Amino acid sequence: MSGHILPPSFYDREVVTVARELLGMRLVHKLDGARLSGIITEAEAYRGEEDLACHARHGRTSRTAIMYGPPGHAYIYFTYGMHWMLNCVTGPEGFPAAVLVRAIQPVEGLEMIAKRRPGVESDQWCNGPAKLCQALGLDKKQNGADLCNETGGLWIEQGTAISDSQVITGPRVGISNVPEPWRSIPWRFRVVW
DNA sequence: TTTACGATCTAT
DNA sequence: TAGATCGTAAAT
Repeated sequence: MSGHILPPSFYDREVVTVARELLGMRLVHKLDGARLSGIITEAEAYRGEEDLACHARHGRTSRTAIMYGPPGHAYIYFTYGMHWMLNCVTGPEGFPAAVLVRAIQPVEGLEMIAKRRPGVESDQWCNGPAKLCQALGLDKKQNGADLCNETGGLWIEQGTAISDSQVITGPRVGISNVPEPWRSIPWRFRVVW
């Protein structure tokens, strides 16, 4: 049983638009035959080589090549010596842009998620980009996975629509060493319940 | 090859 | 408020 998987055309748009519309969608990771999933509640847009907060600011490298590829793929990278982050590559192909998925609200596979986040309260399981990767079991193995079908074990399904009145926008997080206007541009989208 | 530094989280 | 801990990319 699965919902409607978002098609490539969903991702083949402006990265800021995709970041906003990803709110309310359902992120699914198939692990050991089980569905681990959650509703996306927070996302940020990273857009092009000019965006000095974007990893592609230094041009195309082996690490960032995925962001230059076709939309609808996962860009998962490692940072701070211990954390994985999940991004969704957006279009058009050849232009480096991606949406960082910063938080989800767990829906399926809660027992498995609980085991992955020992000693942590349920409302803290996935309320951070590295936390949700740990909770869902995402790491280098899913880097480059096609999000538009189930073969990669990772995809995003149609969810519930989130109205503008439920969305807060603001500057992106964790980029305090980045110069303006990138540091303050409101490319962060968050759902308030 | 070496160094510096992260799109973070957790414990102190 | 600092420590964990290592891949990446710039500097040497």
